Amino acid sequence: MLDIKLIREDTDKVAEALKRRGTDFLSDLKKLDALDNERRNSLQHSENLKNRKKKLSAEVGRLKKEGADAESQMEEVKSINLEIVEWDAKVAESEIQIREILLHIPNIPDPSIPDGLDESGNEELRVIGERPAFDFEPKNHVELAEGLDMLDLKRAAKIAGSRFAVYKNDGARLLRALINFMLDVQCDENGYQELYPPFLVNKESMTATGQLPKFEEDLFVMRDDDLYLIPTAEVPVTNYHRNETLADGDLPIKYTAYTPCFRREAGSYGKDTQGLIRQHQFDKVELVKFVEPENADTELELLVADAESILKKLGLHYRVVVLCAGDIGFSATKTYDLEVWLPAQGCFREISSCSSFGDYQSRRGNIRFKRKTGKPEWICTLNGSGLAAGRLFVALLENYQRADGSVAIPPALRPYLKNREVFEI
RNA sequence: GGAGAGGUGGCCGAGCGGUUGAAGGCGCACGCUUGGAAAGCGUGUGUAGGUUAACCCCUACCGAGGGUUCGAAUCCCUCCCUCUCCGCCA
Repeated sequence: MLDIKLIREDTDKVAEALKRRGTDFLSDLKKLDALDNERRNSLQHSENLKNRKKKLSAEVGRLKKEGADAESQMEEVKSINLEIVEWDAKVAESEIQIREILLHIPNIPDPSIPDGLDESGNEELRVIGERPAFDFEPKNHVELAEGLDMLDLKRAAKIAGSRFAVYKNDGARLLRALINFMLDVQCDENGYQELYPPFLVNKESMTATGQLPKFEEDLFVMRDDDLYLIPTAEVPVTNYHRNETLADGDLPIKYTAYTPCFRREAGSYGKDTQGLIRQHQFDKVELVKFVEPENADTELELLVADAESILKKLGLHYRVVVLCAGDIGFSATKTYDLEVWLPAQGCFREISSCSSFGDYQSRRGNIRFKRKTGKPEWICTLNGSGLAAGRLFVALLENYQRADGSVAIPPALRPYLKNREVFEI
């Protein structure tokens, strides 16, 4: 949520900055400004009346104590009350409209990110490692996994529908190993605290991180309980501190969490229908940070490095991309994507998305921090995948495959797989 | 799901329906005292919104939302959460 005061004071500048996303919000901002004026005007009326009311009521108390008559004062308060109700209703109405509009306006893109309206505007920052060389035609992950009896997509479709998977045997074991490996690295080497949060969350949580109210159609919703399946651990973990004021001495706070993620993938019909790339349910180890504003930029770089550390340990070839203003998510101000090389597809594929949100989420969720002296301030939130386990599964199989359909296990992962060196039939 | 108890400031803990934004204590900050420290003494110490150049001032907030009343932390209703007991259950 943007700061109404900022909008009030610099409407044009905010509009200009938002325009980089490819949508013009100027009329919304002007409407906000008008509503805000109305609100403050009504509030003045209401507060003046309340002040008068307070004084009169106190007078009634005094008069009654003395045994004097207070009828006229009581009558005046009664009539004032009617006016107060009217003005308060106007205030409330303005506030509701303001909030409704604010909740639908995305975050302002960071000035440092490139212009562009879609992913073609993204910029490659660095490429790490090298493409593996194959002296045979590399298979895709589905062929490999099914060949090794690791995966059963057919029965998954029977059980739940398309875009679901059953991992089996070494597949299930590998997935489990990847999750444990990533959690261990983030906790033991990168200094994150592990959380295991609820997979269902309420409306307030979804609103704070920005999934609601605008993207309800992307979520799985419980029919009878006003709860939503999380699309990412970002939601429960960021909301861990909703409506709290943290001490600056505790910052930065760094959490990692494994959760499954549930996405309806509405609007992506036909995209990535093969295999594990785009599923309704997938597993992810998430990284979430709460930091002071002046450290947000540095902390984002560190977060990316923490996500990268997994890819490096596994010896995977990848690149880092900074997203352009038109391609960042609704709540984000700056985003780096990590894209891993997939030999069978012959392209880089997103495996992590690391974003800085400024105070956008903390305003929505009322998450603040307090320095030793001074007023509470909005905290800055960051998060990123560290990493998506399903896609990492794909990357490992495709990159470490051998001509006979077996798959080598990189050394870093072997302790999690009984020190085996290869998956084979 | 049923029965009971409870939710007050950073924490503990008072609070007859009428200067209670809220006693008292702890904690914290600053000052005095001291060779230094502790103790002691003094002062201060919530948040949000409005207004202002700023200070002041005004309004709201005692789990949340309604209601009664001239006036509600105090009375009534609904909901949420916590604890105890029962039921159910991996």
